[in-house]
Amino acid sequence: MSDKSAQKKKYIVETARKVFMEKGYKTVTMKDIVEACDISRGGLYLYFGSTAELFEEVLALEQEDADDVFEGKIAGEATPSAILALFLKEQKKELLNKKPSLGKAVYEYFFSKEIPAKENLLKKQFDAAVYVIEKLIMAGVEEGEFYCEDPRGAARNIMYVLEGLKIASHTRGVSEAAVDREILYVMQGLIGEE
Amino acid sequence: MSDKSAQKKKYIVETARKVFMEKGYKTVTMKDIVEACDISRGGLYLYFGSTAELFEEVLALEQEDADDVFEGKIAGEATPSAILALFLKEQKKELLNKKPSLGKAVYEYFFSKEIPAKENLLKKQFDAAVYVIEKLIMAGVEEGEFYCEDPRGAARNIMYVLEGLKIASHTRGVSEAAVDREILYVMQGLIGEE
Amino acid sequence: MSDKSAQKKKYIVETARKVFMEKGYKTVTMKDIVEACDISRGGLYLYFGSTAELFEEVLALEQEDADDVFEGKIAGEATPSAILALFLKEQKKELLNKKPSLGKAVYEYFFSKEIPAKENLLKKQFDAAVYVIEKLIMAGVEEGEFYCEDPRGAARNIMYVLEGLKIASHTRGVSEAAVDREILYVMQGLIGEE
Amino acid sequence: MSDKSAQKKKYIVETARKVFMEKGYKTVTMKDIVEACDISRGGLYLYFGSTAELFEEVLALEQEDADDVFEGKIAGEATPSAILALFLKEQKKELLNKKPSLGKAVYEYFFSKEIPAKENLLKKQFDAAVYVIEKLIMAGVEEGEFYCEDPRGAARNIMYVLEGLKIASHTRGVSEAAVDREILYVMQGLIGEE
DNA sequence: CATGAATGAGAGTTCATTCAT
DNA sequence: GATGAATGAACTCTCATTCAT
Repeated sequence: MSDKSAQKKKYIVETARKVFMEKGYKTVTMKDIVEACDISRGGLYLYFGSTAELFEEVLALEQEDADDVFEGKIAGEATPSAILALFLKEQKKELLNKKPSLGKAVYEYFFSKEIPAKENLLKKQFDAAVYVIEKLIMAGVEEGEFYCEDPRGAARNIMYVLEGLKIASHTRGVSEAAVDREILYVMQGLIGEE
Repeated sequence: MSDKSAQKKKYIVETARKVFMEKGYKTVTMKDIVEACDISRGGLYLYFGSTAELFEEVLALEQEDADDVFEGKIAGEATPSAILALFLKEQKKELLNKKPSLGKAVYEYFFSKEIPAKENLLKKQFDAAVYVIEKLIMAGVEEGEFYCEDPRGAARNIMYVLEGLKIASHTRGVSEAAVDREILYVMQGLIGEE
Repeated sequence: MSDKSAQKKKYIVETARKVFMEKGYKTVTMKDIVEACDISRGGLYLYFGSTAELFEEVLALEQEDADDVFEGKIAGEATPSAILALFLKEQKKELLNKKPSLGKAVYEYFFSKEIPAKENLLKKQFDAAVYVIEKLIMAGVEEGEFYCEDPRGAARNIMYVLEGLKIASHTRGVSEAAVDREILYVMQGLIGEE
Repeated sequence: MSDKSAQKKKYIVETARKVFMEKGYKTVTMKDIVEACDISRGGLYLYFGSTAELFEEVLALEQEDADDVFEGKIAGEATPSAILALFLKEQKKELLNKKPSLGKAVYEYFFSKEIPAKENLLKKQFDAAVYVIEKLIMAGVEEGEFYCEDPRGAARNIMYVLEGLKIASHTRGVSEAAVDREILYVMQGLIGEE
């Protein structure tokens, strides 16, 4: 019944995901997971040997879901600037914790790791996003929406600012106005230089 | 003996600071502090009730020292662009872990706190830096070194990028080239738009 | 299917035997057996309720095999002293762990048992060996190879020395020279008193 | 108060000693010790990190006590044969479990160790006893009590027989008669060959 | 008969925190 | 004030054993 087994594993990962979203990474214990899943201690260890292992699985699942997020947007026939604006709006939502997210847990996890795995999810996601944004900007330039001499640099700048905002939101809180202000500044850099 | 007491307290905070720089925040135990300070368990509790309390004191001490860092630079007769470049160079050093810093511990601390203190050090430092950079940019514009329509926006952009880079460095590592690239991009935004 | 059942039981016992030879008795878990046999947990419990039960079966199998070992030697036409020497040589081999054996596991098992079974394998084997050696010595005396006034006492002495050596080998290690020395001493007691 | 500390440590070792005498080595848990000593879990770990560590301390204490056992006998003006007889009588007492002993635990401990420490207590004690017995035999020969061409060999033979008997007693039980028989055999070897 | 997921008791270990001296 | 031994709660992890399929 490898099927049932896989199902249970998935159930644990999904339940754990919620726990991580609530409590972050560091403070979560195997007991927390066990209780959330309503299974036995030993039962959990059957599938995962530690919270780290479990969290990595949560992360992997996250990545799968994340991959097609962008696709959906690009698929439509919206203009590059509209797509970028949409992307930024969504980032804003997460930033302001309007939708629960693993954000905090992810940072805690990568902070706790002495040797970050080579194939670092955070890096991958960052680079992927930079790539997409760069393409978006280039497309925007072509269509006359944007003006930009260094699309890659601009894309990176956007992503670093977003990362900074994310951290700010987790460590001190940011107002919606503050986020808007940064997004606006960044967008003006692309549009406004006539 | 409030005097002796204060001295001991200071000694503990300074020793703890080193421990936090080495080990971060989360993994540091009271035992670690006790051993590093070579005092008794009970003795430590006389002054600090938890690592959190202790870390907050470390932070407070940090803040005092930090306040005058900028002053020194501004005092000189260097041009605004030179001062800014200097500031960025120093940030770069810390980013690349060329000098030991509390950076990681600070983030860990603010991540672990459920309710970040209102009077948040991180925010204060950030805002202070933004303010100084803004002034610097304005001075630079006046002197014709910079071109910038929104000095505050630019200052904030710089700081968010730096924060993003800092996080990147702690969670996945950043190359010197990557840091240089971002700094260059940011500086070009101020200089290059002829 | 009592036949198939018996076959499987035998398979388990034989596989377990190897495990016990490798790991001793105390540290072997049901999981170890299950994995070595590549059967299911429940499957194992169908046949054996514990490692103790299983080990007892291994021991029983051992005994069957052991019984005819001596026979083979006696059957030949070698002189008593040659047979005895051969026996001692083989014991030496086992002592020095030149051939894998259950030795350690057997001791561990009998140490762990609160109430050693009355029909104790160790005792049986010991007594049987004493008996054969006694006969050997008597035959040797008759043929003028040995001189011995108390063949049974000598036989027992030999066996206790061997047991002592075995223990020494498991608990602290013995050199080949040390074993040779003891064997020589014992043989000289039989031969050398001119 | 390193004094009080040392006292408590001694108390724990002595209490643990009793536990080991009762239960052997392998089955003893830290909890057993904690309960026997009526101290807290953490309190025990303050002194010993594992049952192994604790047992080693018990062993060390044992050794100290053991060292002077022989001295007492030798000091008197008894004849060598009388001293040897006394020694054997005491061994017999322990063998027959007439006095509680660590014997079983010691064997279990050395069986459980993968790599017996170089400075092996068992070996030391064995060698020390061999040495004393050898001297005893030599003295006996000089005084005309014993006849022996290889005192060291004889001493070793005696010790291996004793070890064999000890094991027999722990793994299958030995009768008093059986022990007497072996002792007699060994003594006759020293006396009877005229 | 056979499977293997699930259970839960229990061993080991660490740490913040207290308190008699 | 200062000490450091002592406490006990909390966590991790492993295993023998059971039971629905």
